[in-house]
Amino acid sequence: MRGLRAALENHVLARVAVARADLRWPLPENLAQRLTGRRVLKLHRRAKYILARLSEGETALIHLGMSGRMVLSARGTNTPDPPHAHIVLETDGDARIAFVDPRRFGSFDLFATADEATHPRLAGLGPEPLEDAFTPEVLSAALAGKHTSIKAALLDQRVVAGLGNIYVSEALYRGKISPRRQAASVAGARAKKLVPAIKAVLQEAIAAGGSSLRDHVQPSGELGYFQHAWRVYGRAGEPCGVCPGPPTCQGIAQLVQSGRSSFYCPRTQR
DNA sequence: ACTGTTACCTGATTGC
DNA sequence: TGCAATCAGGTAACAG
Repeated sequence: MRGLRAALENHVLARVAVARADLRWPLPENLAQRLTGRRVLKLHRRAKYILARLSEGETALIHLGMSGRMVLSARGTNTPDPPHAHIVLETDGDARIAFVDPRRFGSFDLFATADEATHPRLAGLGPEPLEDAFTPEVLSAALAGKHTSIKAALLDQRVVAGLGNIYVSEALYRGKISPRRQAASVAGARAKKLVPAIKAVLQEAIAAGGSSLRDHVQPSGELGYFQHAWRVYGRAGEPCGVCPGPPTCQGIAQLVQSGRSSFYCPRTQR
């Protein structure tokens, strides 16, 4: 979202090409026509959604899914769009923005800005983790009574909005909490530790330009560099960096919870 | 109502 | 080298 601001904010969408009828969901009817000529007033983010406030009272709601990315280039250059460029926006500011998403788990919706509070994708979302209102008390209240693991609970966007599989592992490592721990037991001192751990992981990741797996990149083409800062994710068997190593600690463990890999240090995370 | 599993899709990597 | 199996940043729909 930050990488798109300069190209989009206060620019008019001069030309829009939509290459197919659906991504994760059917695309809005006549999407290209409805976007063409609109001015992008402001870009926002809510959870993992990019919201583009448009003129004439509508908002575009964009999710990149697992494999989605925005590819920025200058309009008029003859560089072809990459494969799977499903939606291509060109602005009056000479920018070309391609929504590229091989797996098509992403989405693009257009709705009346006035309906934002009731949009089905947005209505149930939990608090933004980087806002001051996300406190240990708020988190433990959301976790109270949950009969599931803290790992699954933190992935639940109704508990806290915007954490994904990588950052949950990283935050639990920093908070010294096992991903297997019952969610409801993360309260008091544990919640007091976990909330700052979540905030720190996200802030550092944003500052580093995000996590790039394989070829995932910033709109500018720069790679996100946070993957170099992963302390546990993808590091099964490696020493955690805190423990003395064998025989005291066997290093970072991997387990599968609700179909997703968790990485953690069984010795320091309880 | 709540929880865990499956399904949606392509492409890169791993293992035989 | 080639081919098949496995796995991947998410989340909605489904089953129990």
